[in-house]
Amino acid sequence: MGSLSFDNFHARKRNAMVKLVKGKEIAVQLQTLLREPVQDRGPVSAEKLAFQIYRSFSDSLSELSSCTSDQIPAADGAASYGDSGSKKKRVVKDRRGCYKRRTSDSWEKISPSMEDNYAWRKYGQKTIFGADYPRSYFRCTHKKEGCKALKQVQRIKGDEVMYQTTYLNHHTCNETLRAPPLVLDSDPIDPNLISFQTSNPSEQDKHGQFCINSTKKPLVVSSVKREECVSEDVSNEAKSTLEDPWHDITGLEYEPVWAPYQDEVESTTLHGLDMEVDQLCDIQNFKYFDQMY
DNA sequence: GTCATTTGACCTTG
DNA sequence: CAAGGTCAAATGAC
Repeated sequence: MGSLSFDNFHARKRNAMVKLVKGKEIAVQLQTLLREPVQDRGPVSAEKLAFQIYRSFSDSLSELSSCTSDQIPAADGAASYGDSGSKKKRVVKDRRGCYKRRTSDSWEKISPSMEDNYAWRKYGQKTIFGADYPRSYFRCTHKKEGCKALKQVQRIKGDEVMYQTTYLNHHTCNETLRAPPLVLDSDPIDPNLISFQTSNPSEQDKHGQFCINSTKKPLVVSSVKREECVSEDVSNEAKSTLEDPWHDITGLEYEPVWAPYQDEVESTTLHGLDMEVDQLCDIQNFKYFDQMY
């Protein structure tokens, strides 16, 4: 099994930090841009800057993700199987029990429902040490077609029924829309919003959030009031899908129109982002696993 | 008969 | 060796 060298790890960490700092600088540009009147924006668009921020974060996250993925055994597993001669005789073809721990291509969500509009087949359940409830293991129903998507669902201890779902691998089947490619510490109420948290939770509800339009464009940036994410001609049915946190990133037909509220951009908006980037510099606490597109 | 779920064994990782 | 991820036979539902 390959392990990451100390130097290599720190090189990647340094690269990630450089990219995060770059993203921070672009965010400042975006902040400046959004403060200017619309007609004075010049050749640089807010969307372009937002996309650069997105790319910067994406690249840095990839760097960090690769720090752990190097420790993952090769997909064919042949090498790791053949090395331990002291154990029982094994047939390389037999992959029973072979597993990968959390890969670079995984992400989590917490929601009151296990449903996510994909067809899953349960293949195991396990009692987890220290947990009140067993963990269930699911794979995509279309595994035969080569879809490698997996998920683990565990009920969280507490008064309310909440489930922590860990997804591994993206769907390659055509079952429905793809699972969300990007989930930072997402808003459990509306995961389309990536919160660059402000210190004021109530403020966070209204400002300083990136809106991911998952259906077509990868990213639309604006300061958005949540309630304004619904355009006027949206049906009640479509509105109800927005109220379901995961519906529109997993199987939504309706494509929401995100209404920008430039006038509402305040210093807290990107100040919150500043804080988050600073926090990200503490990579040890960086809770993120997904390999983004 | 087909497909999904359950469950204990098997296996890897740390 | 403990914990956790996966497999596959047994079982159930339709």
